[in-house]
Amino acid sequence: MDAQYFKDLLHSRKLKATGHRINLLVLMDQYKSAMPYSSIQEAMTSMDRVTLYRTLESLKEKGIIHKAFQENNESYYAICGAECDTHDHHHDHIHFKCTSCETVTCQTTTQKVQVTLPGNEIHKVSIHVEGVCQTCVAN
Amino acid sequence: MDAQYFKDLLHSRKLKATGHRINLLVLMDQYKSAMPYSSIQEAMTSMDRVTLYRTLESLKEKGIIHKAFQENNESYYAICGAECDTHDHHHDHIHFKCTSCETVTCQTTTQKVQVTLPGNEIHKVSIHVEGVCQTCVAN
DNA sequence: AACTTAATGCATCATTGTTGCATTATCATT
DNA sequence: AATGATAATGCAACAATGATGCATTAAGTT
Ligand SMILES: [Mn+2]
Ligand SMILES: [Mn+2]
Ligand SMILES: [Zn+2]
Ligand SMILES: [Zn+2]
Repeated sequence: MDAQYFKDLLHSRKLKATGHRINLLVLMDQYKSAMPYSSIQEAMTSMDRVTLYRTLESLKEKGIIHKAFQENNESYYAICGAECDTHDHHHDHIHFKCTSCETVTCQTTTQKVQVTLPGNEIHKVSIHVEGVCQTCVAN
Repeated sequence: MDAQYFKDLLHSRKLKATGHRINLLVLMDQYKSAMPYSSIQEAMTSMDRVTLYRTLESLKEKGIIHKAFQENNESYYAICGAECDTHDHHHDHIHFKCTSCETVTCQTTTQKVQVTLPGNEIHKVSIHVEGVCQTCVAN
């Protein structure tokens, strides 16, 4: 996924393909795991803090990125999969945080987690898992 | 659960039973559902903001209350069940947020939600559900 | 009643979220 | 390629919450 890919993606979502947006998306893509807000900010010092805020908002709005909330209220951002678009975010995946390396990853599971709460209408289920990741377990 | 109950509870956890702490716990107890931080602050204007912050921290530390994080980074606080103590928080319950009345409730489910992530060590699973609560569905 | 120590209040700073407004850059149209 | 419409940006400004240091006060013990 290079700059041109994101440029086209932005256009397809009716967003202008500005340098900032492309830089941000390339950065997030290279980061591999979900990127903590603080790291994004450190890496994007060229753009104003408010612009970064609004950029993240609009990319989220258009289904290009999504936010993974963590305990202690830290926000992580990750690029959405192909199933997300302007109208719908589809995130039935799990967010896993390694307490050793602090990495947050999006985990697509084969098994479907079933939650029922009798009497209540369920619209959205988000699952946060904490533990030690494969890499850290090995060390 | 009256003031005396909380006074004893605080003592049993090696915390001084101050007026602020007892007031806070009685308040949270009467609130029934998990209480949003903003509401707690509004109700506890008699105590300094920093003291409230430190009070919530120490009550959490000692297993008397717990924090329910929500998307958009709002924090809700609820009194722990009998299973929590100074050394362990046991929260394998679900936090359900009604998008209609904004209420967050702790839901103890009979069914055990099973999550497996091959290769990773799982220490903690927290499940956040959004939807419409029983009361709001009826209206 | 006196003492010890935790708890509190106040000052202060940091981070993140959020809005308004003037300026600039992107993109479509000529 | 120049022009114009409009989205995107930068800057100022304010709010909410988290967090620490230090002097004062209150709780619990003797
Ligand atoms: Mn994700
Ligand atoms: Mn709970
Ligand atoms: Zn790890
Ligand atoms: Zn409701």
